Amino acid sequence: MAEDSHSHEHHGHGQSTTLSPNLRLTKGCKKVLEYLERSHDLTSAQDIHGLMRTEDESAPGLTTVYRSLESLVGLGLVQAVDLGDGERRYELVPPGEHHHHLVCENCRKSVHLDECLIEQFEDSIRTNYGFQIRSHVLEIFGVCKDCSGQPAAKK
Amino acid sequence: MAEDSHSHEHHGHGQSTTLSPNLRLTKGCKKVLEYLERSHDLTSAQDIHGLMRTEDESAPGLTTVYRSLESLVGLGLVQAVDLGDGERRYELVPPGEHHHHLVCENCRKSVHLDECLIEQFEDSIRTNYGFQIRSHVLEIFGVCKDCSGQPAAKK
DNA sequence: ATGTGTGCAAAAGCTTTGCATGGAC
DNA sequence: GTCCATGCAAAGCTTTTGCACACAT
Repeated sequence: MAEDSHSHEHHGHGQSTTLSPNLRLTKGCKKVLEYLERSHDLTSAQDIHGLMRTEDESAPGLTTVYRSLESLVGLGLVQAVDLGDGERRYELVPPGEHHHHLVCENCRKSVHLDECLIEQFEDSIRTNYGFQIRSHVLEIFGVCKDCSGQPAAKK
Repeated sequence: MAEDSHSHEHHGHGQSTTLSPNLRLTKGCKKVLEYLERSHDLTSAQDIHGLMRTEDESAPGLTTVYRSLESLVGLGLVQAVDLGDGERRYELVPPGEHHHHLVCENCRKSVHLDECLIEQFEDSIRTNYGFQIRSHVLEIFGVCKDCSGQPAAKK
């Protein structure tokens, strides 16, 4: 997802590794990053916090998780995804890239698409609508191959 | 958003009062529907309520607006759209159809696309991923022609 | 000492729910 | 009378913010 619009200007030095102008990799960020590296699936901030805490009592608090995710998104290392259920999910992505998901309504697992389906339309949309695309959100819901034929899960 | 958490997959098409269990066109629904017919743009529940109240002191309360929108979405008359800013928007659509938007990040206005860009990929996604699409979310953000001075070819 | 990352609690929004009322039949 | 849509207030949720403190330099 990419609706963004945050333009927070951090500056100065502190207990962190300077990575990019105005965006630092703090201790909390690193912990969250570590977690996401292992998780590699869409996870909400609350879940990240809860799961980190269960395996490490001293893991960052919820506030720090939120703030870390904000930084990581700003750095382009993490992608925020909104599935429309009121809970934002996050996922590690190759720096600056993004991808879209096939979200199974049965098992709730998600697979991501190899390629972005939207980029190819940028030119025609600019031509036909005079609209210059800056970002987009695309999430696809349905039934994955492992679940086809199976009864629907309760919600 | 156009599907999320709800599980009613049935479409009872009737008319006046009784349509389907839990799906009927109440007085509140009709008022909301009337409003949306005139509005014809993405509007949040809170806005619908506020605007209806300013022009009619006896307009339905916020709770009723929410409940009405839920019914209308279930009936396939209204589409819910999540722009990722924590506020769901609603819009009248031809029964059973849906469409996607070009949302201007400058003036916040939105135009909808003539055609769905995703349907054409359904077959290849089923073939390549074994995934059967049931619904999807697509919203595009950028700068509209009025805000960039760029001409648009059509419309 | 200075600057800032962190945690807790409180606040902020949007949305949902509980409960009592009133209207429709 | 029964059924149910409605409204108000309260609750529920995720996310953000205020503020004090701890830590790094």
